[in-house]
Amino acid sequence: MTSPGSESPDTSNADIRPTSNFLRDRMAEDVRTRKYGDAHVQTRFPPEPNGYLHIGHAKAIFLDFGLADEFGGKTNLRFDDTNPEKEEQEYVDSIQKDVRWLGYEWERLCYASDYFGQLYEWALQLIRTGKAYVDDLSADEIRQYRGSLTEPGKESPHRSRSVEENVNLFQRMKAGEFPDGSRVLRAKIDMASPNLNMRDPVMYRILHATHHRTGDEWCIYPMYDYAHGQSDSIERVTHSMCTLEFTDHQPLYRWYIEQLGIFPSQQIEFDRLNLTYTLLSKRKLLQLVQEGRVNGWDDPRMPTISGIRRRGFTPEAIRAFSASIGVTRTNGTTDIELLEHFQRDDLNRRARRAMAVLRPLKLIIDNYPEGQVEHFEVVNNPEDPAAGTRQVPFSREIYIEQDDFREVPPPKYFRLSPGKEVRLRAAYFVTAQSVVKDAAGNVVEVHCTYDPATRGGDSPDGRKVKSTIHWVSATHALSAEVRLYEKLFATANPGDAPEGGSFLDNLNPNSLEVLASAKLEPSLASARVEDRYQFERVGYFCLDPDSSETRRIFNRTLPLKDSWAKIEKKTGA
RNA sequence: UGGGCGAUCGUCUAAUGGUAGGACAGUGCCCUUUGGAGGCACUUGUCUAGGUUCGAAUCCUAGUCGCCCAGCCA
Repeated sequence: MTSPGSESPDTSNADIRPTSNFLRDRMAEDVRTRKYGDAHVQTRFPPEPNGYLHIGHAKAIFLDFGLADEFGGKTNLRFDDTNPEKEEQEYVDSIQKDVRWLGYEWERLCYASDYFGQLYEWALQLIRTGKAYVDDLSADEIRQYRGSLTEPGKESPHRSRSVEENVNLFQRMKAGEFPDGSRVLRAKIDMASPNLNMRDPVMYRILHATHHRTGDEWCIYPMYDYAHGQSDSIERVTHSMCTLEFTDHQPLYRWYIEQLGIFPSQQIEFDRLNLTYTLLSKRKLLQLVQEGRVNGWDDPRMPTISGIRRRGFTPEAIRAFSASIGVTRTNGTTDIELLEHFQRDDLNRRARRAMAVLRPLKLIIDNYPEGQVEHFEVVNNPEDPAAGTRQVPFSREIYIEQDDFREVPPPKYFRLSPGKEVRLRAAYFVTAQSVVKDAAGNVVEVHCTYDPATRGGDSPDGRKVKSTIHWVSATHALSAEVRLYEKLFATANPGDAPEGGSFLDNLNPNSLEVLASAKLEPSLASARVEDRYQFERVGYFCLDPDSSETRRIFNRTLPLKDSWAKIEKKTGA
């Protein structure tokens, strides 16, 4: 017998290399042509600490860390913390925890805010070479001057200030002499460019805000475009992967690096992950948390890493999924069932089995001796003999699943019904004899007889039963709360708001069902948080961190595939 | 209506001028001490129209459709 709750060793990760993709091809080519000379491949994962990581980030992490590793390179974790108004230490901490949980360790922990000094010096350099200027236009005016998609912009009246005046003004911006929004530093590029990003983009804005790391040291903060490429360059990033919506920013990314004459990091874009029935927008996820639509960032229904971790998903499955979806430049939506498939596949191989009855129905074995207890040896994981066996107590009164008994069985229903014989998993064959009903006519108790010759679940005469059901001995049963999760959203594309509504209207009202009185086999007493189990015939479950000595709570990660449910649905049984 | 990016089974993805393949989903059968898992089989695809070529998903031309961009967000 192995120790309770321990999972079988991970065997799922050996073959997660996808066949081919353009990112790998690109890196291989750069290595082959020695594009960066003797420099090793360097990547970075650059989250903004303004929310929790989600499954979409897992794909980026897999690519940033995985690809670098394939080429013997390194990966930094870099916080893109250039906007103090939205960023918090809580997010910095959760992101590190999540990256590690996914199975990755960074070479260096970096912050864009580490480079504020250097970025400031470079801004001065651009001013001195006539490539940047301080603009006094308001945000509204800047927008108006920018033109539109089809019309060129107009140059700001402040565009031709002298270098001296620009230096002076910029230094005073930094010194805190001006209020928020009164001035910005802009790059002097081309107000007529068809690429809006090149129409004199803002480099610095004035923000008298306390930064989670630099405190009140700065009151001017660099914009993403001005900070990101240079941060890459400072870290000698060779391959800076980002999502498709940044494609239009690439000319600007290169422009800054070229004007400054610094290490030529290169940006490469790939497709963001989209999943059916899932929202992967930090803004909307934050809204769900703030409005209390879910119970925090780690609510097991959330697509956040912390949410699916609590739900019982494993890093191995997430990595296998990430590998399988591939990477391209086409915008698509991956079926959530694919993620679930990889999770079931992983858990099927590794999770210990146990018997648990979610909606108990008392089954009394009339011809079984009162007071007698037997212990049956049950395999812990039929997929992994090394997982060993355990002893499960059996007695005259047991609980079975309400679903496993029908007084009038529909066609193709093979479970217990009056006069029908089934196998109690690893125990005996039993035949239902009679039922006891309450005043409302509900079956509250089923009486049956057992065949002592079928001990262990085999019939010496070779007779077959159509079905095996699970059970828990009533006197030995542990009580537990079980939380059943369904999809958080009822529609495949939750971002599509209905007419006159919002994405919140797509929320699934039945995404959480709490079962207060489930019955568990006694071995589950030793379950620890993040242990994963398959409750036989029911699904995959794990202990929720809210559990205590007196209150046991299990989360359903995923139900097992259920072919009876399909038949039932089709025949309307 | 400017610019950028893209288009292969229902979905995701391979094929890098030479047999359109895989996975998920679906369907049927087999097997089963989990109606789980597993096994077998089946169905469905190169956006359109021209062209180059012995040969085109791949190259060319023209169209069509989709996504992204007008934050002092990232």
